[in-house]
Amino acid sequence: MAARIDGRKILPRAFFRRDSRAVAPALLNKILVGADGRSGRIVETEAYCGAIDPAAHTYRGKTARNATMFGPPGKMYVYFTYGMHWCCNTVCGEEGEGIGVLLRALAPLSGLEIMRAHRPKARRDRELCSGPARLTQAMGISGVHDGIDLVAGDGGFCIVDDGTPPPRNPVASGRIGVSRAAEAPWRWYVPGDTNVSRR
DNA sequence: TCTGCGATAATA
DNA sequence: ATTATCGCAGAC
Repeated sequence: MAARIDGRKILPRAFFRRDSRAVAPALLNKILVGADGRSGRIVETEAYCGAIDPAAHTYRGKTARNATMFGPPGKMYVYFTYGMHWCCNTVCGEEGEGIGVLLRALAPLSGLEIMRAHRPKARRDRELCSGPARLTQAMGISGVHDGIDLVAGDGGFCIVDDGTPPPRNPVASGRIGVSRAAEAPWRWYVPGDTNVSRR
């Protein structure tokens, strides 16, 4: 029996144990849930594909920074970038593959007041979680969360399915902010959603 | 609303 | 030197 919270099913490890290019579109419309009531629907994702992907952190093999990506699927890989931002991924595939999905945008669902307290710069609700570093700020994710288990949910975060299917017509496009393999259409988003980071 | 650019530091 | 970004300033 799958674990549930509030009648919503926590995504099982098998959901993540496959190619990141399959997981990324499947994560659209799932819900990232935090421990303190904050939650948001995932509306934009990007797949990173390890040894075959020059844009992936894991392209050149295991290091201290990317070690979590080489661990079991269903864990959260959190990294620091541009000298000031945190971004979070779900680890995918088999242990040792080094593949995962970057969470790029959420549609805020609950705990908006707490999100606002963490993102005073946001003037509108759609500026709360519309970007990979914005959503970590709003949800309270940082380096201390690197390696937590999203399936066990014991690290304060999990991803649940409330029955909303992924969009029938997800948009695939090139990934944002990458210089190598920029043409690979491994970014997916929910068409028309105002929380997507770029139009 | 759109575009260009500076901040800021770990990684390789 | 580069980077899986954000937010400000200035133009329109």
